[in-house]
Amino acid sequence: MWKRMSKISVNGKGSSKEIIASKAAMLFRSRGYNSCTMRQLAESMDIEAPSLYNHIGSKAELLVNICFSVADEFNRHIEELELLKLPGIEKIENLIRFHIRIMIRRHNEVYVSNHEWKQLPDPYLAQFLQQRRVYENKMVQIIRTAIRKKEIKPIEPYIAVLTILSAVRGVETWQRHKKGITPGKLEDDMTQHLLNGLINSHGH
Amino acid sequence: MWKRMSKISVNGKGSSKEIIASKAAMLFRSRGYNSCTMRQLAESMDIEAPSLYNHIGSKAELLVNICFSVADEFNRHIEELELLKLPGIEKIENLIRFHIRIMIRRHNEVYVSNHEWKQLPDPYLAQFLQQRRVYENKMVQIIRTAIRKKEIKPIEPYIAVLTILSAVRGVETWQRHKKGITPGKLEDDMTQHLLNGLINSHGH
DNA sequence: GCCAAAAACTAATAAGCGTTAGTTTTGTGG
DNA sequence: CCACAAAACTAACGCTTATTAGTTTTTGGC
Repeated sequence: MWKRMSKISVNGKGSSKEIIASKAAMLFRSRGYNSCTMRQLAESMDIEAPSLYNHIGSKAELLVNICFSVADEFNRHIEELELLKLPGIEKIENLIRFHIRIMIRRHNEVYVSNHEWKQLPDPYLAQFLQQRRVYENKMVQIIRTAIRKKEIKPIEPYIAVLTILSAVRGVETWQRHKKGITPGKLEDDMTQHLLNGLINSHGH
Repeated sequence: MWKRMSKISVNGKGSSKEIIASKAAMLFRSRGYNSCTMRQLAESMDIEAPSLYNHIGSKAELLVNICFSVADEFNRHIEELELLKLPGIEKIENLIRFHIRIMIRRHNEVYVSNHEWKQLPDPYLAQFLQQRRVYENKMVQIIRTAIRKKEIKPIEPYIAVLTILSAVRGVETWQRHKKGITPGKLEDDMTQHLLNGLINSHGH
């Protein structure tokens, strides 16, 4: 009969802070940020709630870290992509596949970032929305250029961006049901669907 | 200086219950179900929180009504559509346009239904998910039939359904930004994007 | 094996939540 | 104009929440 728990960092891999962040992402995703309590989070790693505060500053800080960690990876990727000399269509395909892959690779964090950003505390919410707007504008520019070069059909670029960014969130639903569909098949079919909808099949 | 508020139903249109339901949908959408308190909901119609309980049973009941009201309209529509003798492509286009239109017409309720269904109380959550599964299966059947008749490209039908159902939720973002894009333009461009991605352009 | 530091614990607090009880005011039909 | 139902009010309850304070245990380097 133990009366006291041993340190959490010796169990799993990574620092205590990383373990807590990872568990938090999982719980925030499955129950929602507001419905998940610090007691539940603590229980998931077999400690008491106040012990969490030896490692983290607050519950809100966990959400901030998740949202901006995801946003940073998105920004880093599109900034690298902008520098490449690639046909517009390939840039768009690259973006679609990147979004699908990151939704699989960082399932919990991307889900939380997509669903719980409204709960970000005060200065962070505005900053998050600002970053989002910048990202969308970069995508709009890529689409606009591809239209000018007649690589894809004329379409309102912002609508194409909305459609793509929303569509890839279908991966969230796939994560829960799968139905025998592999990640590769999902990525290929969804990419084809979204890309073919843009391509100018009548030639130049 | 008034000490007592007059009845709410004499101000706006509709019964008190309808006014509360409408305000609740708006608040649940903009702040999230859990972050919106009964005191805020009451304040939005200039009464005190306990007065709400003369008209409604509970906060959860408001959410249940919103979610199932939306789900019912979806089910009614697809059941009518199934009875029609139409080419598969036209059924799919009908579905896409219906989804976009209802997201505009019943903005708050559809948003809440999409984002807050996890907060449904116990027997309703399972029922909601069950209805969702049935609806998705009906869409899968429509896509599958269209593939068999070579109206659209061979694609994993479930992935096409995921892509479409997620993509139309981009309308949520459009609601917040618009950027000078009319509802009609939004509907047409998004529908074309999603439909062209499926169409078998090489003929039968 | 000791000793600081890290990290667990227990106890408690203040705030906020949905909701109930009991009372008073308001509005309406006879 | 009065009585009765509808609907507002005030007060409060019981519960949960994130977080703090203070204490004890564990751990790792010497």
